Amino acid sequence: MRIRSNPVRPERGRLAAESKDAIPTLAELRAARLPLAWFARDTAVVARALLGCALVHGARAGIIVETEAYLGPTDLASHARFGRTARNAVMFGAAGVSYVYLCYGVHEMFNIVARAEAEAEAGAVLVRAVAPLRGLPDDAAVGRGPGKLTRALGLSRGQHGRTLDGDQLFVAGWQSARAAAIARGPRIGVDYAGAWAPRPLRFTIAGHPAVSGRR
DNA sequence: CTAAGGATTTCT
DNA sequence: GAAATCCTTAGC
Repeated sequence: MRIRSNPVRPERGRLAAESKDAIPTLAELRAARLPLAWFARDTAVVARALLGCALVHGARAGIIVETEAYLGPTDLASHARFGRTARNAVMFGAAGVSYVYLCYGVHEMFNIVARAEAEAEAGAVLVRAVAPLRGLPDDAAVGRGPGKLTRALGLSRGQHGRTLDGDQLFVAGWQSARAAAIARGPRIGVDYAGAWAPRPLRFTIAGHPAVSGRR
């Protein structure tokens, strides 16, 4: 299997391997692991800050290039819009916990609970696309879209409700995306959400080949 | 363009 | 219970 090199230009290097455009080792990724407190901020801020970070599961990893913020009960596009239920309960809990659910009976969707304590009742960030970084085929298409990225990284509801501070499942602050490279716009697939549909809560690394839909 | 697919939520 | 709905994807 061929592995692609890191396709995202860093704003500032954090790892020695980065300057050589090399594939990071698992030890390097673990050393850059984000603490749970990192996710305890405004949900949209976290969604934006996740761009350029690495989502790591086992020996596989991808660079996050597309995210969406879903807020609390007032957000008519959010699963939290019906209040706390069995499925969305983790959205109302501690930040830095995974929220995984099945969509359209087919696709596993991977979210990370992220919310400032003072902000709102609930919140989570949907990871919608990753670029291959480690242990994945050298093909942007494998991580393009929320259902495809979970399949590529081996994520499913079996990983629901986990704190992202373990050795197997975590986010590495591998690098941050250049501010100028970040685009934002309306979230995908939420046309039913009335006034909340056009809110610019989707964040992408502009033009990146792994971004789904319009880049 | 549409069908698949299964869980979730709301409705009768 | 029944029915509609859904943060999508692959395949005509």
